[in-house]
Amino acid sequence: MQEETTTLANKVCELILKDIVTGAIGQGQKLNEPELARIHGISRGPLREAMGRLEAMRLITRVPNVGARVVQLSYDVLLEIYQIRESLEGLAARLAAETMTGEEKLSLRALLTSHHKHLLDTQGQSYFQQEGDVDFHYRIIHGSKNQRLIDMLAGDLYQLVRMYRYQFSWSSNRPQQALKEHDQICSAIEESDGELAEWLMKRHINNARNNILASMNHQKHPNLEKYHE
Amino acid sequence: MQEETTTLANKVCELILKDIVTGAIGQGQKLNEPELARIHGISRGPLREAMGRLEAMRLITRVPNVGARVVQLSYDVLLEIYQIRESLEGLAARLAAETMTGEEKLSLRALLTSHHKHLLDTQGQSYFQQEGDVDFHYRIIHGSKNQRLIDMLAGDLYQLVRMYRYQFSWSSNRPQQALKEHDQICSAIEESDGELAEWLMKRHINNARNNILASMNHQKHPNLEKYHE
DNA sequence: TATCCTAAAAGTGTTGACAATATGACATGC
DNA sequence: GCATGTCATATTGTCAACACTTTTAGGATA
Repeated sequence: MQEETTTLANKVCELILKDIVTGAIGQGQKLNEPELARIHGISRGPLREAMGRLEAMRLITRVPNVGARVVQLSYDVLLEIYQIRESLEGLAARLAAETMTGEEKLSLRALLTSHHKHLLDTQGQSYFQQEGDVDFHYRIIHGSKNQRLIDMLAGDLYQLVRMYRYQFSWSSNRPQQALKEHDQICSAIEESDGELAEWLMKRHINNARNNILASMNHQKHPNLEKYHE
Repeated sequence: MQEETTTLANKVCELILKDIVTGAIGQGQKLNEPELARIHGISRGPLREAMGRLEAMRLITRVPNVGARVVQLSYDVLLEIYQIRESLEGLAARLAAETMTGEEKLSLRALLTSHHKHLLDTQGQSYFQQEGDVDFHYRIIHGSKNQRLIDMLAGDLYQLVRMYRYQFSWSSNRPQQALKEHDQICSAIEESDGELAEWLMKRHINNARNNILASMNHQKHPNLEKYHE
């Protein structure tokens, strides 16, 4: 059994990451180094390293000699991210269709089946659906076998996507439609039809993007009250 | 005049970045913290921050309690990167065609004109051509106005691309063809034809990728002698 | 000679203190 | 009243020393 050798900076980074994603540390909030260090019971050295990684993920922004703040979420940035997701996950879907093993494909199908069951049970609901969606996309991303692509999507970009999910609390208001689209993508992958998988994935994400655009007009700036601490 | 307020970690990060990209610090080489700190006349604190950023760019890899090494370049990873570039720069070209200002378009055309002149003067040569190519793609990337996309491409991915250019010392052996493709892309952008610009850019990068594939068969593992220090 | 063990050396992770910079309150002049 | 300058405070940037882990070198044993 390989005991995960890790470092203080690593552990604290994950803790703060979770707090930022879930909103325990709100958007735009200042990160005070001595305070954060005291809270987590470490010194400022490792804490600053952790903050460096959060900055690299673009969850916080730092200004020299001034300090770090959690990013401000906005519809504009969210749309930017979905443009990128459309391109990159389209690519991932194509590669996945071309390189996924039979075992991986079976596992992906099993995941969809369980989603389908849960959707029937719960009348299409929220938290599971959200994380389930993340799971599905994760599988395909990793199925691409392109390590750089995996790092970009699953490592960095998805933390932001999850942050939006939590804090804009938009539960894909079309779960059955999304599941159907997942099903189509899965089928294309099963048939090793890379071109189709890519096209379906891009349309799937573009649909989600249009969904965001539509909700922008109804409900402007959902979390505006959380501007500053 | 705005004096750029910066930090030691920033400056040293750029210095080491240059050394890694150009090969002054070779592939796979170990980065010794006390030694590097002494060389740059700083303490290990800021140095470790700088190394954290290089790790985020994936120019070095770190193992807890063991240390950091410069990444090993390989054709496989290079091909992975070109797959990603094809997707993302295709997107960038489309967005650039849709959003670039008239001024930006004129400037882009001027850049190409100067490239054309230099190509005639020098019979299609190397260093300028390489950095010129980088310039052209930079312009389009920034023209996309998608900040996240800009950061991903220009901030991180291109450092690796430059590193490969230096160390595999492959000077696009088809400069006139590349320039022609640049010209086509530029025209599409000038006409605000996003769809065409995207398609041309993807084909352009795919051509470069095929070029790499071809040279793989002739010249295997160009810098293999630089394995370890 | 090869293998294992042990101890010294080197290197990384972490800490607390110091230096440099920014923030905010207050006073002063217009 | 408003802008500007000054000072105290808080916060960030940097450093040097300490603690722990890994690596290396040497010798003992088979």
